[in-house]
Amino acid sequence: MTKETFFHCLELLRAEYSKWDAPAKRFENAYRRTPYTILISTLLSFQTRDEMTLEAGKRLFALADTPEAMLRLSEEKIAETIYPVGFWRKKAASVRHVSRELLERHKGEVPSTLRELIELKGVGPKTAKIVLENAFGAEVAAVDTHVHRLVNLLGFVRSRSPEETDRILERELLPEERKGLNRLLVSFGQVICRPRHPDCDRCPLKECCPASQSRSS
DNA sequence: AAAACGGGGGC
DNA sequence: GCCCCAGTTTT
Repeated sequence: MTKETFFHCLELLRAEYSKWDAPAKRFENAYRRTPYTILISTLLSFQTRDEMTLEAGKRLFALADTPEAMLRLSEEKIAETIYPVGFWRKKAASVRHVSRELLERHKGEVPSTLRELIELKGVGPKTAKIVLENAFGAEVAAVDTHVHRLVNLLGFVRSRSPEETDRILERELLPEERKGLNRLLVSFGQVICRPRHPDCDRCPLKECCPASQSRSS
């Protein structure tokens, strides 16, 4: 698929974007939508479904929505609050550790550069990019499994891993061309073009989807 | 029973 | 780059 065709598809998606803005939904209920709550929400979200993350975040941020307040909670308290997200034990420790690092090294503020974010223990490249994208509006290619799967499905790139896709997109697309691309594709992958049961009936890409022929529902 | 979920760290 | 880690919901 050529770049032009790819962008045409993105336009089709963008036209109905407001109907499936799942990432925005993930953070809008986060008690107060701040870089800190976004960072913590993202830490909680890995290997866990959105609904669980949302509920856990709501309960946790009702108790503490700043690093100072979070450190006043014991690790056990945090753990029992965020249950039943996956890996709750590890995540509770991570939430507390990151909060302490923010206070000690960043005056309690969430840093806004990739390098500083990754230096926080428990924050890797994926989490860091998601935070940059959602908390600071950075146009980064935060390629996750959805984005990786979709650009390969459409045939825009051919790669084996999300990391490789990430590098290709950063190389092939100018920053302004990446604008909004990630949130668009993640939402699309979560709501319409799901891995297992794609909702092809509601799909705005029916016409240009290479796989539409081999699918029934 | 198996898949699915926007990983990270240590080496 | 490779391997290990760890848990819950949904199907």
